[in-house]
Amino acid sequence: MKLNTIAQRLKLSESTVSRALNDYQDISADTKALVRKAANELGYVPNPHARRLASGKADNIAYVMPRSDGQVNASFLVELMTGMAEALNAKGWDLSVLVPNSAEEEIDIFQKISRTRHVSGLIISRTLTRDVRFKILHELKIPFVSHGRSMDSGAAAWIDVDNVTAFYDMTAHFIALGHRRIAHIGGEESYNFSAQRARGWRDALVQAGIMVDPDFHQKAELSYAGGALAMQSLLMLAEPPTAVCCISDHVAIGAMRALRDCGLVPGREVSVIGYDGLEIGNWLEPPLSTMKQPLQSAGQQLVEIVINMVEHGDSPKDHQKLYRATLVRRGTDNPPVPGWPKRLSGYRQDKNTTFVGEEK
Amino acid sequence: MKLNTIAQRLKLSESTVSRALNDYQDISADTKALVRKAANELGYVPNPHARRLASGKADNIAYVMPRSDGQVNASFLVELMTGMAEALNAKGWDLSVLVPNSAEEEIDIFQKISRTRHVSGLIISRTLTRDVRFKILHELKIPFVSHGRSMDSGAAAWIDVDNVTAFYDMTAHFIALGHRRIAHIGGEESYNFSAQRARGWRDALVQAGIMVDPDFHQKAELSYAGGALAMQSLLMLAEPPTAVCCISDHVAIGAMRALRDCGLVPGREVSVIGYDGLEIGNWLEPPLSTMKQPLQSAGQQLVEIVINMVEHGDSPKDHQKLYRATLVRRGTDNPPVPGWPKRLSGYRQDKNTTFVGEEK
DNA sequence: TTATTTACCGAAAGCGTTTTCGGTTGACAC
DNA sequence: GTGTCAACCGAAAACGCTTTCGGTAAATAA
Repeated sequence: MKLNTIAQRLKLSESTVSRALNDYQDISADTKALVRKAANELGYVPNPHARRLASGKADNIAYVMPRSDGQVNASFLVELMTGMAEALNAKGWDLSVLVPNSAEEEIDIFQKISRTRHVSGLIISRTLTRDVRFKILHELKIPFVSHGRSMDSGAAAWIDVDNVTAFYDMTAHFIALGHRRIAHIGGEESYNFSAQRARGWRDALVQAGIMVDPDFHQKAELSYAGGALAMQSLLMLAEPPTAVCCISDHVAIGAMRALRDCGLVPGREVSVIGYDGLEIGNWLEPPLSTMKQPLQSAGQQLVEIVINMVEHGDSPKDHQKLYRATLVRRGTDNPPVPGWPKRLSGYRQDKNTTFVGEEK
Repeated sequence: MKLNTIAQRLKLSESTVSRALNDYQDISADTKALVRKAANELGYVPNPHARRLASGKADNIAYVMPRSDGQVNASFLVELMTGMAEALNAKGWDLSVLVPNSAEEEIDIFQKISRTRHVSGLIISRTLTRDVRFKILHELKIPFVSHGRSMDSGAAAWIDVDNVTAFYDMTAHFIALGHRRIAHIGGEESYNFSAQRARGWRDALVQAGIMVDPDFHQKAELSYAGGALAMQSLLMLAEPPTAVCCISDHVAIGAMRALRDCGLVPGREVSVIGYDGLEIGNWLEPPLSTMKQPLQSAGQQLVEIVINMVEHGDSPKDHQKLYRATLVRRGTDNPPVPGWPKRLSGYRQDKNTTFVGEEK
């Protein structure tokens, strides 16, 4: 059970046993085999705390999980964490999750980590456009990788999706279909991905010589309700858009509902494209077109990057990877139809729906 | 930085400082105040590994996360984990997540834990109807709580929802609405919740003196596609049902799609109720009726239970809590309509949909 | 005064590993 | 015979904390 037991049984010293198990060079092959066999038979498992205390290595990484405020894409999160846990497991490392209550608490946690080094590496996500965490983690010399860039990510390690290009492509696709009145339902631009997606949309319009109507840039909460509200606003305009680029599938689904409540059909009078490639989109009526990210194993990649930095001292800036999202046409992206936009006769609220905080 | 530093600075011994920080009774209030002040100023944080090694306590709990095989309700999982992390954080404990690749590997992990005790407590979920984990964890004397019961849960600690009653109520509701031909789309009954939900449905029918048609009991994969396939089968029957109790909202959403593809309207010819209370149900056309669990903070509760068992040696069987799900009527549960069931003119596949593995 | 308690603190022995530093052996060359 | 060099292994010192066991000094009791 302890290293001791196995040493006595074999009439070897603890240090020899330890080095045999850790595959040191100065232990003969015979001895190693002997020790390993005994260890297996006795079902020996080293005590992680003792090991970590002695070696100074923590052999675990922590993931700073974004608060579940409804703004997150839960299924993606779960897949991400599964990937991380698996990849770590293969190395015998642990995954622990942190859910800070505030930005300050998050910094506190970082400082604790830098003091005690009880965490070898960190994975952060939900990056802000300006994000002090990059500077702080760099100063504290904590190896970390970010899921998502920032204006401050500099030479840090990250993987990300090219949000600008994704929304540029999405918007260009609408333009190619013949649309000219193309709106964007975005989010809080302190989040970097929000800002980038808005930029992609804007760039594509400018590139095509289309005026960017400020009313066409809605900012919404990243939820069903947020999307619905934003779409309502768009429909109240004197000249509503014929196509809408939504920052997420959730928002797009809310937008679809708002369209239906006005007696319109998503993908007919108003085309809609979402982002995330959620499976649920396939099961809507009509199925929601979307942009899909190719990150089939982001979690695994993140883990591998941070492990490499911890173990081999890899330079963070050698681990920056940008992926491209691709359009998945399902049913809500079509050419504009004649006779629209026409002035709506006011907002028709079919089933006196309440959009916010239902059943909370 | 180390306990040493602080001791020297105050001209105290390490042991005094340690006991002062841990609020021992044999340290004067003055000394405690002094030590705490110094610790704060120096930004002292004890090294968790050393502490754990010395005290023999791990001060962390592990959550055995179900594999993300699409069968899980991701948003619920995320909420659960957030709750756990928060509650643990308040106690200064860590949360680590395990994602075993197989049942065997899971047992292996348990045995490792029981050897090294590097985890103080465990939270398991996804319980099977017959689940050896209860026996094993009991034998290994690892404190644990289960999210969900089992036939083997015996005197273990658990919190769960009364699945039988939930589906009894759901079915009784359909009966009260006037339905007589009530089907059930369930899942793999090796999972306890599957078996229980099927039982609730069956019990209600028997209670009402309604024959249980074996064809009305469909077993499906717990996914959109699974629900769609099962509903197709039901619609092919000589006399299709007028109401369907679905084991989950995902399955119900797939079922709704299958109805639409046959030119039927969910909640008109065939009523549908799901289970989980997913937010997305509100945004469907028509909004999906469902059963909602009141577990607003299951994660927190699970953590508190296991902490109590670890710290105060609480008896597991004093921590068994059953919750009741409530019906949320939205739009898909209505009285049966006349003229249905009629024999369908064959399955009409409107948009040559492929249900399985789309875009995989 | 002496004995007995009480309040407070220090010394030191762990906790179970890792890792450095030497030391012993045997082989081989000279 | 002496010296050199590998190849192996053991002794012992960390790692940073907790906790037991006494021990001192002051306070109380007799």
